[in-house]
Amino acid sequence: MRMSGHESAVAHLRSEGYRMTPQRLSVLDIVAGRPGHIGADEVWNLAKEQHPYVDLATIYRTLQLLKRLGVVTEVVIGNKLHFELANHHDRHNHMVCSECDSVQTLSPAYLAEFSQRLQQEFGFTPDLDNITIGGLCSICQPQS
Amino acid sequence: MRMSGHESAVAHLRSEGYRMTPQRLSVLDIVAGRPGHIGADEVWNLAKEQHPYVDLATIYRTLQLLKRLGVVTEVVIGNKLHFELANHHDRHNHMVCSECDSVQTLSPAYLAEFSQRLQQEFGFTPDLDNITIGGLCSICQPQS
DNA sequence: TTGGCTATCGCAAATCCATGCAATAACGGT
DNA sequence: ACCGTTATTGCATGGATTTGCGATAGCCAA
Repeated sequence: MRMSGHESAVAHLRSEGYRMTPQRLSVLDIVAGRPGHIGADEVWNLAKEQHPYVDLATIYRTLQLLKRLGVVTEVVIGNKLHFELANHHDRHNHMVCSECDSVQTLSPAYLAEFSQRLQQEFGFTPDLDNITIGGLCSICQPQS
Repeated sequence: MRMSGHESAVAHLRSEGYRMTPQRLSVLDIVAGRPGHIGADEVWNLAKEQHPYVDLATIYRTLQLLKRLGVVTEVVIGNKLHFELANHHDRHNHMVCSECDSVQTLSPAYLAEFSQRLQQEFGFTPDLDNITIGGLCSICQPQS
């Protein structure tokens, strides 16, 4: 049996009083089995292979739950939400090009100082793990 | 006649080859006439007072156009989009609490260094004006 | 001022995500 | 192993935003 490291997430859920359902396990497996990020609709399609009757609403609810618990991370690409397993050994943020929707990852170190200042000066705790930076990638820069 | 400073935006539109329509003027007036940010649906309601037949789709398209041109700034609050006139003399970003939807403004100075590094190291130009920071405000911090 | 090119609009439909509710199923206790 | 409580699901519906398309109306040239 291959386990990619999300068993701890299952334990996490249970310890918080949440129930473990086949639907949730399925979503967890799918997101964990994907190296990068995956769209909600894709999760749904894959989940239906295991449980033909799962509803898209359940997928969305599960994804939001996993996000609240810090198990997955949300990435806004274009007008869609994507998700990926939160790997605490390899945290990273994303830079998404608003022109071509390409995605680059970014070390959270770049945001560390910024984050601390918000915390100190405003008592505001930014949700760093789920921050996506929009803008233009090097290729899509407007020509002079 | 009171002019709040968006006449230049009209010129900007025209110079880019866009046409000036009463709908666009209306949206511009409404956003410019509001001190803070305003929701798309609110813009629609106000616009209908002037042009009863404007369609909500037109409002959205206009708002997106104005955003692309840098005339207005987008703020994501809860699950809705809000907009405000881009005041180049008083730029600011927003911190939105994901718990209570409260909004605080933030000097872009906090993002300046961060922005420069992205530019230099990745050639990525973040759209600073439209970055909204999500997180928890001082009041909504989880108790120990 | 008029005419024509085409950007823009209104309308309808589609997309993505969230939510209310009754039926179902997890899981701790017996 | 069975039961009851109640979290979770499926289904239907709703809200927010986007998009396709034929009709309309800016705007520039004549």
